Amino acid sequence: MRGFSDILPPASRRWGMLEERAREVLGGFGFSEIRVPILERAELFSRGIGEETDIVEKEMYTFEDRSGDCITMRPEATASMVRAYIEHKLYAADPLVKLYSIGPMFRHERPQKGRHRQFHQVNVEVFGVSQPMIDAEIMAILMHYLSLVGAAGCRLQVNSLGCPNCRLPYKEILRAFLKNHLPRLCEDCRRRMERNPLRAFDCKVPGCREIMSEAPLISAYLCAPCAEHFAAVRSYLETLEIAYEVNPRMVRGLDYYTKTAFEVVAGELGAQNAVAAGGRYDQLVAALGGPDIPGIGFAIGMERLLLILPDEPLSSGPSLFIAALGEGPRREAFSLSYKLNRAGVRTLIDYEGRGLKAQMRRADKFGARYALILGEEEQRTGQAILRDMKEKKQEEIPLSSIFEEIIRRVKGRSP
RNA sequence: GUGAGUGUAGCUCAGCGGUAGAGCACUGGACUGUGGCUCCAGGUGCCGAGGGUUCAAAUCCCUUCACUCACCCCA
Repeated sequence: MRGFSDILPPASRRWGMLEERAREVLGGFGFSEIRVPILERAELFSRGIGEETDIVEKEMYTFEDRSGDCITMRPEATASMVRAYIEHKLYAADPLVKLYSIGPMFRHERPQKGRHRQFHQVNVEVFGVSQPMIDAEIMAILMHYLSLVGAAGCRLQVNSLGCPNCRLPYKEILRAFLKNHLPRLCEDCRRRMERNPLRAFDCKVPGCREIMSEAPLISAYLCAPCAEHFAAVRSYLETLEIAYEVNPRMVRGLDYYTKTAFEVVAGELGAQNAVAAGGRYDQLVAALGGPDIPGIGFAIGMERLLLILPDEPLSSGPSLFIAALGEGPRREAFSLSYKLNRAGVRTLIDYEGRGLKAQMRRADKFGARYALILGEEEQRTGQAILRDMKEKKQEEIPLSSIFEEIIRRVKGRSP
């Protein structure tokens, strides 16, 4: 199906590693994993993300289930996590809750580089803290994770989108500005002017860019609390020595963001250059029927992260290949390899009864560090040959204690 | 939703009206029981699918599907 893909080995191994690292890092910072369903009632997203957004208007997989309920395959995870936070009254013991979740999202878009219909995110949310310290902290955690997994060339951009008190008046000012330049705006920006004038900032049409370079910026219109909050976030970032740039033209796609918004961009990603993005959503919990509790979070796009990771081969060859000749030895190899694998020595055998040369070739092809040769001759003499494929040296080891000898020599030695 | 490009062997691709090819990979042999190098041999294809034009279509035309990139939008 278009936009849906299989994740095959060896790539699946990288996925596993990225998820494992995320769990380690987030666990270390006191986050707990939450697993939420992939299906939710459709209205959760229209209320959370915003009725007028493209995601809700034309990108959601929404259908009626057999009982006639209107169901959506989640296009993002924050709404679900907020729903769970409210539904289970996770704020009851203490409003401060740190959660993360890993899984697939679904949007019916035309696929391109870094964009799929099923894509995967690591989502991180902190509920119950309105202080700017947490804003800086989660950005720091994000940057730490990205550098830990080896993502190079990432730039953190931050902005403040204000709160309803300052954003609404600013939107009108921006709208008025756009109206003044209406004749020179592209068709898309004219539409944006009505719906969401902020979006005009990321228009790619040169004429519009020129106009927007002179457009009023929200930073000049932030209310005192928002301006103060933003200044504090920046100063805390500096305390943690996190490199960032203020991007006053950065806009978020989802309606629920307030105050802090941030994005990690990387070149070489093509048109979709955001690897991770997030921001504060102080009204969302209340808007979805919960108490008045602030929140902040981000999502990392795993497909995009994979795109900017260096693709080291990550060889995962076995430690040992047993080359066996003849019925008796083959049975012996079969049993021995099972026991060795069980004991943590990655062992491979040949199932097809090939000749010795062919088996050695396979041992080499799979990148085995050692080869054990087990044939009729070895059965007679009671000595098997253990060959170090890398050093090209081999020695005889007694069949009577073969398991222990191999464990002793091979275990822990990587190919 | 819009636009452009590409679909031929497991992979990368050539062929662009006249019997489907190369390199790599794979399997075997040269080397009766010791891998990488070399040489030789072997198998492989609904030429993305459906329809049309033609004596003849992988090749030309139409439709459709998939992939890629860009717009829109977003992680």
